[in-house]
Amino acid sequence: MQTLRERKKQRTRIALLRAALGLFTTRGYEETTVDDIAAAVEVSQRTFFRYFANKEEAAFAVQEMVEAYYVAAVRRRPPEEAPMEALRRAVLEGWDGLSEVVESVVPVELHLRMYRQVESTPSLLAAHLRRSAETEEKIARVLAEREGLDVDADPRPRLAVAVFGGVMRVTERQWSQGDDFSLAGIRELTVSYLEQVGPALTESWRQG
Amino acid sequence: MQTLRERKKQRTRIALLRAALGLFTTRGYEETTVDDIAAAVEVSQRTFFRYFANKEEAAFAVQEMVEAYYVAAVRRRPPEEAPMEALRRAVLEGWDGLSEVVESVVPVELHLRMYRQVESTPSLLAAHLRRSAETEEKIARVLAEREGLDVDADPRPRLAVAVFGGVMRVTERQWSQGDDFSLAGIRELTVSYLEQVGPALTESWRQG
DNA sequence: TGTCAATTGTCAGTGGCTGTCACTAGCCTC
DNA sequence: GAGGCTAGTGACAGCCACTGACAATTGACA
Repeated sequence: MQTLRERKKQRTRIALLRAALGLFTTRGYEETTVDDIAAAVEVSQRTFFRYFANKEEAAFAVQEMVEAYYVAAVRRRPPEEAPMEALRRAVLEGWDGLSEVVESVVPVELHLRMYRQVESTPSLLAAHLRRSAETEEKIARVLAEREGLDVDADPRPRLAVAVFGGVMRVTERQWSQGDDFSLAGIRELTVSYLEQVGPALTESWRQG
Repeated sequence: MQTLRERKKQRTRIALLRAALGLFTTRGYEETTVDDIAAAVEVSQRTFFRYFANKEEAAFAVQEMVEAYYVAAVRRRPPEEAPMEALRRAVLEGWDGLSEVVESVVPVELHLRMYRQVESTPSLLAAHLRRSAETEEKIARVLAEREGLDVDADPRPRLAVAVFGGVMRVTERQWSQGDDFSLAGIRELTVSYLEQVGPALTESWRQG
């Protein structure tokens, strides 16, 4: 980030991002046109599309950073940890480091509000799920490497990641529909649900 | 299906569906315009949108039937079966009854080809994942009812379904990327992966 | 300071999708 | 079986996401 040009670009990008997330979370995603976002930052619509391939990409730019952080966290986990435990700890690291990662671009609170917007907007939810699937693929590869396996020959890394991802999805969804919108709230829910998966799969649900 | 009007409508709908799936699987989803589909059936574009809310809906109309069949199969499972076992058997019933369900509208082979098209088309994959999430919600409610639980108070039904769904997604994906495109192929893969989840989560992956 | 390259704006066009309105063809009643 | 009713359709206009092309501008750097 040296030259004036580069600084200017960075500023435009962040301004577009902030304007986009701000409008998405207040007015709604579908109700916000790309023209609205561009106008808010006083650039042309064409310029918006030079920074983001599409409207959706702007919505997930921050999430992108968070996911990269999470994948890196998995990669950093000590190799003696069992796969599921590594995923568990990495996710918690993710929640703990979220503020730091996000705050450099937008206020955490805005990002958390965006999270809920995603859950309540069908097209965004669809995009989110596809992106999650991509992230899961990356993580499966990391796990496979840790364990010295070939992802394409052994289904276990992908299976484990998919199962874990399923739990995370339920967590996100329940959090976004509850009334505790804090970072601590979703962290707690993560811990709680991960504890309950095992029993939920093996033990009877009746007469607790 | 009595009056001439109704029969005509049904025929138009199926013609649109067949034309759509045909074009999607040969030319590709993004490469097929709604105008193309309408032209193939010799109706106006506006008419297409009177039968399907959007292009995506045409792509998933058959899948919709299959999923409804699957949900019904879960509902039919005897209540003494453990939740995961009920899901397992219902899915297998689903594969077994697929031909019958699908063939009334389009050839099974076309539907299976569409399945693969979905996996390789980002926008379709996203839509598919969101639709799967909706189906999982329905199934979680069925399971909860079976077990006499409140879905919103007890996370276990949703967790179990999400875990199971995760495995199914890996199955679909691997099947669509392999070279056995038969119905038997995906059925076998389903059985195989479901057998491997348990061990994958609990046992060590190292030194066989 | 002048040249070059990166960045941006403008314009025109495509495709998905919607509202409106007029028209036609099947349906139903008398 | 003639005529009115209405579902289904086509034609048209318009919005929005997105793209390609080209011209104008502005920072970089000799």
